[in-house]
Amino acid sequence: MSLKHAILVALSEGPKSGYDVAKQFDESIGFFWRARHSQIYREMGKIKESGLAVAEEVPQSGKPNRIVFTITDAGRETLLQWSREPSEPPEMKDLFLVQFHGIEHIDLDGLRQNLMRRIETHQDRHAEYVVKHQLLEDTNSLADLGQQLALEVGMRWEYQWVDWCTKALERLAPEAIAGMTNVVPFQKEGKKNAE
Amino acid sequence: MSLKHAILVALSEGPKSGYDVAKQFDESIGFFWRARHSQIYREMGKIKESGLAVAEEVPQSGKPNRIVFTITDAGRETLLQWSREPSEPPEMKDLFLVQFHGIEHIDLDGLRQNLMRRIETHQDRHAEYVVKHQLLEDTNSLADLGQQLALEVGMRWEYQWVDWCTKALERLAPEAIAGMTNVVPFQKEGKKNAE
DNA sequence: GCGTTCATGTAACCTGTTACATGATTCT
DNA sequence: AGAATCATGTAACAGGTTACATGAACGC
Repeated sequence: MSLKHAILVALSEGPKSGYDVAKQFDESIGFFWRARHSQIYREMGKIKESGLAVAEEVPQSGKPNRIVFTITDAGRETLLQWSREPSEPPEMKDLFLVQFHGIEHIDLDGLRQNLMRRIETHQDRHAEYVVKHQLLEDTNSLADLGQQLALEVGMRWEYQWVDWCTKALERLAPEAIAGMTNVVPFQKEGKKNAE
Repeated sequence: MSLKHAILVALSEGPKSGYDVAKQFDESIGFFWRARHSQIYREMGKIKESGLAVAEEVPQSGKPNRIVFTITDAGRETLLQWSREPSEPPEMKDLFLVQFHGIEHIDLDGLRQNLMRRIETHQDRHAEYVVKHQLLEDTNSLADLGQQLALEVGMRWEYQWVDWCTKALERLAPEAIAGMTNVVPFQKEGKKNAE
């Protein structure tokens, strides 16, 4: 439903093959939307069928031919139309936070280890965003401003994670939770009547 | 692959029917993991088959019978095992940010409207988290601390969105982008050789 | 010799959504 | 009278992942 739009954004920058789009999904666009090449080829077929792009085979020697897609006016119109529609913010989906919900029934040390691992991961990702962001500094084009803004969401997100994980580790330190009432809300209530 | 774990967390608190689990997914756990009842019933069937929970039909009059699932020791073990495995942080997936990447090819006013809409949405969501968070204050159990910590991720996330949207609106104001070089990186290059 | 890059795709599978289906009770 | 709640499920579809398949060129 929406991979279509992500691909159209990629094509709006210039004609690209499925392979090119897949590569871009691994780099710039991939920060905010990802897809495997199998899905991209499948979807680009549909885009062609619905006339949002046209395909042209470019012969190559030694390698398989490239099939280059060029966005059509209908495709550009789709993109404009799409940006006028209300876009629902995605909801968080993270099983790690579900573990916190059931914190009494999981391994606390495992949780702490995962917190530490996440601090590293998010620090790394943050650094990546910072690098990309700096490359766009001191420019004066709308295109770069847009990309910068998008990267800033990523930077904020990663920074918040690092900070939260650090504080969660403190609050879940053995000393910190030593005196807590660990109410077990459900235990096998003295054997069911069966047998 | 993972809905299983979310359901097991729900069941670890006590025996529940599919209906109960679905309700909980609309409330507490639903902040971080969602699923429709159709998917939940399907998955709980599998959980039963693999012996992680046992089912017991509880007759009712006037309503369909409840089928109550109770987690087994194997189920609890699965939960513990799971929490010891490394958990990969989910990646951001938001087409709205893809629009920023292709900001030159979309409708700027549409984008601004969406920014304003998001500010409201995220403010509302933030308020929801705050309420739930306050309900857990001044308690001293590990269970409540876990839930509080999870809610804090939500609060941070929503707060950052509000802040970012506000700043993005300023930086994309008509006055702000008036003098920008809007390089169009791709235009139909003077007609292909075909006619 | 071996892995990577280039370049296309298909098939099977798993996950998740939408819609259909039933039927009594309770609230407005 | 009509909607919501309780309570179960199925079927069809859409979206996404994994694995299979091919084959030349290039760097180590």
